[in-house]
Amino acid sequence: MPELPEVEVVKRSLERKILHLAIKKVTINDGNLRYKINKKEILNLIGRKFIEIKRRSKFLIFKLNKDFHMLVHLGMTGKFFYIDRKKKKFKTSFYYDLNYKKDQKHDRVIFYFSNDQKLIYNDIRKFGFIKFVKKKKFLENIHLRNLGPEPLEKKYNFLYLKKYMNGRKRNVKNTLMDQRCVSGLGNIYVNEILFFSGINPKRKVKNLNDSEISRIIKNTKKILKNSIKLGGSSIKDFYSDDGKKGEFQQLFAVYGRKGEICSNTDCKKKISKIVISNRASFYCRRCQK
DNA sequence: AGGCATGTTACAGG
DNA sequence: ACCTGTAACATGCC
Repeated sequence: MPELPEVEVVKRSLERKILHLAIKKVTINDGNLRYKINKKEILNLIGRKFIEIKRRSKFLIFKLNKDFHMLVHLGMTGKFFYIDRKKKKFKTSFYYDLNYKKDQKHDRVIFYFSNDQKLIYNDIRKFGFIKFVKKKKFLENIHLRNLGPEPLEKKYNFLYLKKYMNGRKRNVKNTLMDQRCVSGLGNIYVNEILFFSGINPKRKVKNLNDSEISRIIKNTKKILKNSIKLGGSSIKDFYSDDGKKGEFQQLFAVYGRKGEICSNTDCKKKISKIVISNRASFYCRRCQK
């Protein structure tokens, strides 16, 4: 589920719920995530509090009133459940799985706060991770040191991308998925960006013209911003803050739409699905040249 | 039963 | 040293 917009939505809702609350207890049901959770380090959280939450690419950075940060990546299926004990019902901070009861067995780590709230890290496939990183060594951290610019920042612009793409033999799909080029995009959003930019995913980046590069920049920013505004769209079951079920809307133009008619006016072609580097690519043969 | 899935990274080979 | 593609990780769903 989580690409940049989803992680940003998680960040925004978490910072409204758990900042400045004393951490009372942490239990680990299964610490064998992508990296084994260091129990000693996680016990260091007791009595501390999160003072700020930041996002870099798809990583969440929980800043503590201590000399280290908690670094979290959601992998493919990581999610947080926020639970309000006082109301004796679940209250989710961002999204809520319809099958939560069934999903409960994948609760991996539970953070208990002093006011009887708790935060659950749930991860079906265990590709996510929770790590602790010394503040002084943060920027040189292996996960963060090679990340390219944030797509929504000014540094990610036409000149940057033109220079990056110049002379590279790689195709545009893999290039945009590469976190060193631009950080935070994943398979879903790259499919969408290339559709709206009218570019075939297999095109070599060195052959893209100025207009195409410019379209990639513009559409990336537009699509990501819109998705954040809508509360993260690559999620299946969305519940608003009060736990009411939201309307699920399929917001993608091409992703997952193999065989459906292209949404561009006057184009009657069916959306194709091909595999590029082991990942599904959806595109319109007529509109994406 | 087999194929597929939103992410990252270690590794092999050019 | 750089660039590229592939496999692996764990689990559930169709």
